[in-house]
Amino acid sequence: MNIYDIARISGVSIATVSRVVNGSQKVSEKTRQKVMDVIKAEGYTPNIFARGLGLDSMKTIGIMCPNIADNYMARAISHLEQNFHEYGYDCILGCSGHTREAKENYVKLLLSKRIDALVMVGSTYGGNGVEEKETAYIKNASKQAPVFLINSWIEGENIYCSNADDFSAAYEVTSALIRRGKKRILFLYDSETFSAKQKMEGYERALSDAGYPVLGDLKFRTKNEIHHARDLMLAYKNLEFDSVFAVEDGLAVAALKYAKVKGISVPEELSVVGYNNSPLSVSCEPELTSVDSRIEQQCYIAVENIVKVLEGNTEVSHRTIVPCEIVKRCTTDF
Amino acid sequence: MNIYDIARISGVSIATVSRVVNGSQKVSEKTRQKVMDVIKAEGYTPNIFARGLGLDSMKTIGIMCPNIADNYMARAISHLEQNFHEYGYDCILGCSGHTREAKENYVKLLLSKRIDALVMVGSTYGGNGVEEKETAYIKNASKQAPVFLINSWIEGENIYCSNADDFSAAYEVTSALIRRGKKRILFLYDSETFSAKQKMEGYERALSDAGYPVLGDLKFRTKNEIHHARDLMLAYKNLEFDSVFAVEDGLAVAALKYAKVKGISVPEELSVVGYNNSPLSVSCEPELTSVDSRIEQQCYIAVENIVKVLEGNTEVSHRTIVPCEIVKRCTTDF
DNA sequence: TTGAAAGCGGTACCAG
DNA sequence: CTGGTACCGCTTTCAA
Repeated sequence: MNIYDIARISGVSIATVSRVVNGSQKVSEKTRQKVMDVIKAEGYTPNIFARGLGLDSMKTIGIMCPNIADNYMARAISHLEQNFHEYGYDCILGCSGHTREAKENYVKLLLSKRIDALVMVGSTYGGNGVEEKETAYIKNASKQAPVFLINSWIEGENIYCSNADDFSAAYEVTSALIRRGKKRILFLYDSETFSAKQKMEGYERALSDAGYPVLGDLKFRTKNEIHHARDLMLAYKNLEFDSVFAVEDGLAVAALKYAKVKGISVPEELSVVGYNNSPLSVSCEPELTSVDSRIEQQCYIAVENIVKVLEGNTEVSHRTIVPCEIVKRCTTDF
Repeated sequence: MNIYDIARISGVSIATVSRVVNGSQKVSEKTRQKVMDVIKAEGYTPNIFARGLGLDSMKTIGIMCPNIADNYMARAISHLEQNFHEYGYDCILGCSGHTREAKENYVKLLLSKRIDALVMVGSTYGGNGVEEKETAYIKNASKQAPVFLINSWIEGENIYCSNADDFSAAYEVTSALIRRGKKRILFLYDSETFSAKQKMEGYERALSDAGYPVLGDLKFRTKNEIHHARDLMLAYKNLEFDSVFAVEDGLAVAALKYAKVKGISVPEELSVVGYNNSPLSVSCEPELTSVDSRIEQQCYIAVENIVKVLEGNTEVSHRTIVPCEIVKRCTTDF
């Protein structure tokens, strides 16, 4: 059942059917009704490929993230999908992992699908301090379709970003711990992504501003896997700290598990702060104080902006910084 | 840059370019090389819409789930995407929620995108005991594209399913608790989906087989949200139980939180078993014994089977039942 | 307000 | 092995 069939049955031309389908004003009410009835009766749906061929668009957004099994990414994609759906866009998904090559291939693939725009979720896609050539493929992609980065940051004509203010959040958390008399704040991290770096800088700045030294042995890097991280911490005999600031909730929970093994009481002897306000933070015991990076709001901004750009609006801000919120629970005494 | 340009530049016909692009054997090595060079030099990519128009396929799989922010779904989608990607298929995602209307609309939408197949993840899409008319839209969809249900079950010519053996898992867990002397096993659930029903039936059967009564006041339904569930349990003054079997890890964690408030020790006074083996189960304290429904394997089966069907293979099993695994941790003494 | 016809960029059949 | 050409189904311009 195609447009020709509908035209034949309703006794009009395919041009008219096309106009009816696309809600053109230049059709008499009578004709419209007649055609509509036939369309309903026959259950006709326009062929999306043919339409795509003509319009060079299928109203589809490409979404990339390193790993959708991660709660943070999953929440982001959930919001993106929902918001785009309301604007009539569909989402095609790509989980790229963290290697440059895979990321590059995925971008190429999505682009070859003639997506209307590309959204990349996660701080693995670039930011301050990342080498130019590492992100060249993204700049390249932006020549073919607008690119929106969530929690990454690259400057470019057709590139838009929304970033959590991780620096400030880390600064605040660290300062709060200092105000509570903490002397040795362990910085737990699992990668050197843009956002991890921002957090580390906030942490360092807060220490400096308080006149504290930035100690290398207080920066602890490990995989974001609870048992693995806990065991690695336990293996380091000389690890001494009175508080923990982790760049991921999973790492913070690992610190909690570490405390449990060591018989250290939280928050009395040890304060712990996590990041992302994930379900983990209310599952653990005691429940975790965690920074919420407002992923929902970031996704909202992303969709609004992308849609504006696709509508030809040129007054879209290339970077939006969203403040974080510190959700206080039981692992801190502030 | 289209196929005509490439043909002109390489001095051949578009038919030959098409053959080269599609790896046809009937091209001389010399011609192939010549054309390939031009393609490389010009950075030509075939227009996917035009190709789709001709072949009526874009090698795209539609994936639906109620909510991708849920860890179980996210893991499923992650595996599906990865496996399909290896076969050269892309995934377009739809988060449908749980209402019939939304689910139906999403199916319609995905179908209108001419997806090659539809994969539906979750037990919300139908199974034993669900009314025919509730799943009619899925049977209908299967006329247009093969449908694969993960953890739902509907019989139909073009419908394929993989199901966790939730009944047996629930039976085993309940029996194990009984063997440990538990007399009042609380069944915590949050919905009446197919899988929840299977679990409940396994629970009931184990009780009956052990000569225990199936008590209505030992079935507790609440939203799958840790604090909400905990508070609801606390609000019921006469709730008495010595063990908990929850259909979701979140609910099991809620039970742990309940025990914490009540000062009940786990597992000494109370045994708790969750479901899905999610990150929650290792985040909580003590760590949760949980049923792993092998989502990874189910997704693997789904992809293998779908690909077979799409290749015209007709000997594909319409239903595969995957055994679960009980992952023993600290909230039980078995 | 309507229709005829020219694309859009491929695929695949049929000749040669 | 290669080229010519008829589709695929829709959008849009141009005339009427």
